[in-house]
Amino acid sequence: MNEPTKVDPLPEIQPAPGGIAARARAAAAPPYLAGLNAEQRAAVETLDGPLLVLAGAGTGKTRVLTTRIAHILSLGRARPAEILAVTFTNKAAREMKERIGRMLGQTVEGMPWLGTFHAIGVKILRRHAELVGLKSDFTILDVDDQIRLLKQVLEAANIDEKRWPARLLASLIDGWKNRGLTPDRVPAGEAASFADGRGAKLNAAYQDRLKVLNAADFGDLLLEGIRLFREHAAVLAQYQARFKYTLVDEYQDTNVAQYLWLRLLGQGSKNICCVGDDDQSIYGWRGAEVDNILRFEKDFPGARVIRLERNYRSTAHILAAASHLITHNEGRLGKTLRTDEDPGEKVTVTGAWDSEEEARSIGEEIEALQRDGHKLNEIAILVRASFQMREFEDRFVTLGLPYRVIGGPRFYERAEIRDALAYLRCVASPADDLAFERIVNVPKRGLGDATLQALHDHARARRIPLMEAARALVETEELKPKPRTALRDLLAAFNRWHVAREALPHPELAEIVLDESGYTEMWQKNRSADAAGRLENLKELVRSMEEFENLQGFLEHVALVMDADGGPNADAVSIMTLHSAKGLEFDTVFLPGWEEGLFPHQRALDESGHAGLEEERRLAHVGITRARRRVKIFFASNRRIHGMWQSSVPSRFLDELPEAHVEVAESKGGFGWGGFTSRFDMMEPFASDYETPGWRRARDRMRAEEARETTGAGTPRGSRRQFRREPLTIEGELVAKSTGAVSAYATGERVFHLKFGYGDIVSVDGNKLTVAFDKAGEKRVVDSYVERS
DNA sequence: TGATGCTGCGTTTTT
DNA sequence: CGCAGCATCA
Repeated sequence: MNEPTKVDPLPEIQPAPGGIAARARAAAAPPYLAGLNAEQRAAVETLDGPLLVLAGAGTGKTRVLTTRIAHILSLGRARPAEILAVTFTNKAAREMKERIGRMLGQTVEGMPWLGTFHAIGVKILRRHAELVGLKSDFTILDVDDQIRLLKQVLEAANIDEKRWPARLLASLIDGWKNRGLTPDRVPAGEAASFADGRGAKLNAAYQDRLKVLNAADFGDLLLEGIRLFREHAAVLAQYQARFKYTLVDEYQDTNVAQYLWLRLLGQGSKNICCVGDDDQSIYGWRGAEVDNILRFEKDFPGARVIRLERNYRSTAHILAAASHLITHNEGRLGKTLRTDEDPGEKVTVTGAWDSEEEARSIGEEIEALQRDGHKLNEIAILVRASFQMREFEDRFVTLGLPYRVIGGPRFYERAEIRDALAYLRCVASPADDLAFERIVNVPKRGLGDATLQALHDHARARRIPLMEAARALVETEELKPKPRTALRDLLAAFNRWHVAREALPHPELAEIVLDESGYTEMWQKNRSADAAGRLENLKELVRSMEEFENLQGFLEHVALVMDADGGPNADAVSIMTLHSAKGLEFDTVFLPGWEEGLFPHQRALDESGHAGLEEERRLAHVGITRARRRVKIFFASNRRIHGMWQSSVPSRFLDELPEAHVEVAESKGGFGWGGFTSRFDMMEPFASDYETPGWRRARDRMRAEEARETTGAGTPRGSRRQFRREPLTIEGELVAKSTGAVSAYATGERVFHLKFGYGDIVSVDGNKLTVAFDKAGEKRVVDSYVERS
């Protein structure tokens, strides 16, 4: 450890006579314990020592967490400010606050340490910023800023940004930070992989730049905290003494940095309670370590493990399907979900000819549900990849079926919001170079590259912020008259706003800044379709500022939260990815796209092998367990990927469902199973042990058709084997990339295609054919999908 | 500075 | 195919 650091004491905890602690203690027989089952109750009441709560889907995880906090408070074991409770998302933190408040009959203002890892990380870091080379008002960079900064670093190092993109470096650095690695600890080999061995230097340079800018990226909020604790024992001791209890939500999603951070803090009281579900770990690709949860008992000696397996959400059939599927995973702690619910409806599996029919089919089922009085709000379509959403949107628009897409481009990611925030950041802290750079020429003021370059040179030479450099520069002859005037005007404006900050309420200030800067006008003049929406967003932003005490508080919130407020409450079907569905529940859940290559996703398999497959399977498990009453799985035999039709094989996950709880349904959308007829053999590698009556019927029918067909047209044997051996998505990709490959087909030839029927080849481009089909019109297809007729 | 065309890429997302 | 990001030209 370093020399002892003088540490300011943490703020005294004010005794609050009417506060929640006192109030909670006053309640004699804790009503909150009533209604918990035995395991839940044990999880709430086991207060001393490390505890891992393995909470399966729908087993009351959040309830346990909040009740536990209420319990600690009501027993007087700790005061609100002595409990550290961390979540991943702001939404989860908000919900927890609300629930505790409801439980104890008041809002929980007294829980300053309930928040996301990052929010709590910033809070700690700001108090001790100078110990890690920052000032307490450091800015938090978003991904955009980070990339821009890295571009500058790359440029300064004379590295060709096309060969070594800033994005790639950013993801490497993020990865290192996720693993708790400060630049000096990054394995040399890994760092060397970037830009011919210069990765480590660039990482260090980036870190230096951050310090000069008085800024921290998201990773730093934790990593610098870890460094702080490691290098300043007194600071760490202070927090260890403060936190009597630590609670962690979604522990399966923690990365190494978060784990280290937690371990440092939790070592004080040892009363650390982590709640999670290894079967719902779906964020491995962004650094989450399932290992953290699998290793818990080793890492925290004397730990107790409590399993919550009693599910209060889904019917027995749904639970059985999900449970059986997940047993195919090897690396798991093992839980068995059970319920007293009715068996309910079986999980259905429906095959569709193509993705259009899949959408049509689902649309019809939804309309049928609607006619039976089901709320659209209780229906969700969960897809693996967002491109799948479009098909549903198109279909629902034609049907006039209300829907909402969850998790589209986020409010804060929109350009106009980022621009507006950049203006406000400049007003609040004139030294925020990245913000200044973003808006210096937005709207256009004639301040182009040349001006910016001059500013940069001046700033770097003198080690001063850009805005200050600008002030100096407008007094010289260095700039051309036009940019000089423009820049002077802008600086004068910032001066005005900076002064006005003292006098005006901050939402009003924001309005003035946006108007006077010409930013609002820029969008008013813009006649593109989305300009109106953008102006609306800006208004929304200003409105949302009212909730905060001052500009500083607002910007702080925004840097961390950047949450759009909930949309309208209209009755609508929800369409979202499986990832964003985690934590939600619906009566009816549609799961389309269960095809090899899409789900499990080819890329997950290619890049992460067996671990990737298991994560995909957990994703399937998450999808099924979102449903209370109905799960409807679909797959399509043909799907358009990158503009070309590819045929596909049903997902192996279908074979991993327990047949007793699954029913194979007929597609209601039109052709139904017809699509499989001529290529049913593609399914064999996966269909071997899938035997339900409906399935068997369908397969027999296909076999019959198959036999009929092969005797007739005589499919070339070789191409058939190809189909079977190589998943077509892969083949499609390979084929698409092999530029030299010349097709065996020629213009004018007559061919047969599974989806489109007969047609004449119009043109040949490598192995891509343009075919004029008799019925379907002109389409582009890969040659391996047609045969000569 | 702004418009236009070309190239490359195409899973999941929070803070 | 459709989009985003970049490069080039007017």
